[in-house]
Order: sequence, then C-alpha cells, then structure tokens
Amino acid sequence: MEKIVTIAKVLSDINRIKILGLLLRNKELCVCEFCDTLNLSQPLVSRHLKQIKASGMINSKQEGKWVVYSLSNRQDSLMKCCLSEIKKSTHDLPSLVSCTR
Amino acid sequence: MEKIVTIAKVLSDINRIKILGLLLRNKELCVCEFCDTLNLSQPLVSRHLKQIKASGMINSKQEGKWVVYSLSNRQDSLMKCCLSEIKKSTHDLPSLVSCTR
DNA sequence: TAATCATATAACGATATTGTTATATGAATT
DNA sequence: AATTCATATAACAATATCGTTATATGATTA
Repeated sequence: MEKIVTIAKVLSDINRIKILGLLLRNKELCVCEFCDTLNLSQPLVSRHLKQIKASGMINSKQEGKWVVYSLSNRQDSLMKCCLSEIKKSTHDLPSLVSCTR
Repeated sequence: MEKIVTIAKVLSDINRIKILGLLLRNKELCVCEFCDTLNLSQPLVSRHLKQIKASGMINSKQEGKWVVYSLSNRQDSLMKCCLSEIKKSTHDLPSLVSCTR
C-alpha cells in the first residue's frame, strides 16, 4: 500500500503532472525546458524533478552542461495506468519551448 | 489534469488507502467498523471518509443510527485502475471487526 | 584560470494536512 | 423526555508541502 501512496504523492501536485505530461510528449527534456515551457522557476522545477525521481518514475543523465530527464523504462502497472491517464490531457499543455542544447 | 490531482490527493494518505481497501473486501461498512478494524479514532475516520466522498469515490447512506459507506458505482478508468491496485494489497489489512448493526 | 551557463541546495514564509481532544448533532432506546 | 449510541464538526498543535529568494556546485567556454 505504501507504493500506492508514494506514486499518489507524486501525482498530487499539478506541476508534477505537467512535468510528466511533457515527458510523455517529448522523450527527453532538460531542466530549463520544463522551466520555460511551464513558466516555473528553476529551483521549483529542480525540486519537483527530484521528488518524481525519488519515486522511480523518471531517470536523469548528465549531458554536457545539461541534465536530461526522461520517463523510467521499467514501469509497473499502476505507473502505466497513471501515465496513460495523464497522456489524455497533454493537449492542455503549452507547446514546448526548447533550449539550445 | 485536475481530476488526476484530485484522485491522487485521496490516495496520498495510507489510512484512506486502507479505508478503500476495506470497502473492496466488504461492500458496505459503517464508520465504527473502520475505526475498530483499522484502530483509528472516530473523528479521524469521519474526516477521511468526508475527503474520499468529496472526490466521488464513495457513497454514504443513513441506516438507523449508522452511516454506511460503499464504493461509488460509477467509476472512471483511473479510479478502476487505482482500486485494482489497492485490491492487490488487501491481504495486508486486518480482518474486519464488525459492529452490532 | 576566470567567467558564464545550467542545475542543485538551503533557508524562509505561507499554506495545507494530519491526528488529537472536546463538543455538537441526530437517531434510537429507555 | 431523558439518555445513549453513532457520527460529524470545531479547534488546536505538530508536521509537511509549495513557491520564493539567495547561494552553492559543477560543467563549459573565453
């Protein structure tokens, strides 16, 4: 049951949902792309990403100056279901503001 | 996206998960049965039930002195998925302490 | 190596949530 | 009608979370 709580806590914030929604549309994104696209401050995005990552839903890798985030590839059934639900609403998201990466 | 946040907030507390788990095992339960089975105070259970009900996941009806709660019958895909996930863990729950209803 | 760029962390106030204790409400029972 | 039983609400302290501002880290560039 704790696993459900963990996933639910991640999904209980609209900005984290938006971040996951962006990752469903664009496989790989760096921090500044989340900031610019969603109009959120950099420290806020960094913390949200850290929280999502702690749940195992996303990965990150260093790429030069940038840190690139992507959805985790090992997804259990609950995560799959939640992501497919988020996917239904990705049209609500602003179009990507990409960086010079 | 707000709907996902609403459901996620309900599922972000372990006691609410347990309440939903009990309702998956036993179709109808009154407040005192949640209290006695889960060892939670009556006001706490009342408030959790109110929060869950506000999300549309459960119903309630008066039955004499008791208020009986049950899972909502119109369940969307996200709710179905979450409930089936909770169902997987119902074996963790204590066995029902039923009242004299 | 100094400056710059991208990201992470720390510290803070504001707000939300949890669990408790005390009390109110409302139905059944005596 | 008074009491009892089941539930709901109010008020409170403790804790958690969100978003901000300031600063630190770490990689690249000049």
